Amino acid sequence: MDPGRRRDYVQPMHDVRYVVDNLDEVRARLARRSDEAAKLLDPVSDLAGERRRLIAAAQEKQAARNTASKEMAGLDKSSEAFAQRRASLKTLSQEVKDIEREQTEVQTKLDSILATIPNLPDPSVPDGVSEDDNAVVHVWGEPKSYDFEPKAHFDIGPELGILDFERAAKLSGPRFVVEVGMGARLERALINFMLDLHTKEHGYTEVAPPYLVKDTTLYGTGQLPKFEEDLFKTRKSDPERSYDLYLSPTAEVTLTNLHQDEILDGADLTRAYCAFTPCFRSEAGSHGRDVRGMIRQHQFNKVELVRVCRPEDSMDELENLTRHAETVLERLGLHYRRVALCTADLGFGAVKTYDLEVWLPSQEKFREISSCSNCGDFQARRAKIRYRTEKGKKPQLVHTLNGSGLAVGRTLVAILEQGQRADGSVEVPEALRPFMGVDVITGA
RNA sequence: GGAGGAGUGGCCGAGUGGUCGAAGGCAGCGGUUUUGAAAACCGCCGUAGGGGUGACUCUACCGGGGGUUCGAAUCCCUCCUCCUCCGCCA
Repeated sequence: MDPGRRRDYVQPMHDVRYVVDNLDEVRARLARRSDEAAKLLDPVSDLAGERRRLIAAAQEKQAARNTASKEMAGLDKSSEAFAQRRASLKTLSQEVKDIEREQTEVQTKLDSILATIPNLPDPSVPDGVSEDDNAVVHVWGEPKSYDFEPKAHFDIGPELGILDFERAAKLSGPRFVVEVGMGARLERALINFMLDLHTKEHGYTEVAPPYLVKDTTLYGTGQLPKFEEDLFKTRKSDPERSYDLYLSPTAEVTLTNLHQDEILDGADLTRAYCAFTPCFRSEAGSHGRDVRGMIRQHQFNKVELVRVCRPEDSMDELENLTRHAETVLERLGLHYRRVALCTADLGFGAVKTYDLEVWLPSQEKFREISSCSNCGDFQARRAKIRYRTEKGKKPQLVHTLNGSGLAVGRTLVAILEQGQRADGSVEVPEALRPFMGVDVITGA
């Protein structure tokens, strides 16, 4: 944790007062995720009461101390009265400190509990116990029919000489890929195509953020403290440095935290940012899943979309953002569907999430290529991102949204698989041809 | 890597132990004046957390954390960030 920036080591993800005042409602909403999530609430009410009691007690003592201290300022320092006063105040001062210490302890305990409680699902999120309960919202396009057995990208790519998994393993181990020739160009074409679309047509501001981030930044968006095992942590080159740097797992982290600790002008909302970055994930818990090919890599490129808006706009903004991501797939002519994640599959910080899933003919399955979430005020509370409509009015927490627009590697996979032809070549989607310079990929 | 300097409210900036939540200025808001505008003058103008139905009131916060003290923006420790000079480097 970075002690230079944050006041508290663990930021609560929920508004204590709201949780305590609406305990039953909050519990019911959490129970839609799981019983375990709802159980986390049990100690909250008592701790909140204790906290309140201690605050009142501390303030009373503090007020008394302050009054007495002010009187001392007017006394003759060498006088007998001064010495007596000082002695009696010493006791009072100690009492204040004791209560303050107790208060800090309770506050810390309360905050760390609140930090582990996931966000409350929106009423429109379907109930469910597993990803099988996700609801298909719509399907775009149709699966192409092939007069041959469609191959997987991890066969198509190496046969064309544009993807090289063996040499990647030599260099970096499993879950990496080397793209060669037209493969590398396809990657770059996709990045440019996506960035152009979002900046020129969808109004996003392009950002090129750092790829290494401090732990505090990861707290802001909720990757820490719960998901440390998913991250690559760097070693300190400078032993003097007190904080750790992590490889960013997604540009959501940097884009959302851009306005950490700021009060934005309400007139500037909604803010829309997009960024192309590599993303790094340890995939610690996914042994044996998607081991072949580039579906699940330690390093992959992604164009990320982030929107920062007023609370009343966030549900509309989720539709906007999701449409922006879908537009990429549609321009590329890729068959996909949109699903609304059910309560069981919803991410930790999300109020509501749509996944976009692209069709992979080799697997005859839809695979996730984008995840678009409304995080409500969850991240804003941690990262202290607020806005003000009018001068003098109280600042309010913004709502934050993020989504992939899209995961570049998986898009490349989809193009190879959906565009493959009997002779092993791959048709380049029309929208991409200006960026590629060719209509068909026939080799590296 | 070596040597120094600095961080105060939206911005600038004063303040080295008590009456300082903090002078002064700029920006902003309201008002007086004016045919209108400008100028001038007057007032307002940080965030968070308690208590109260409420008018209101209390507490905390001068980069973060900790310490010294009856009392800290001010003294000490530590971390963060920024700047200057030298060296190295894409």
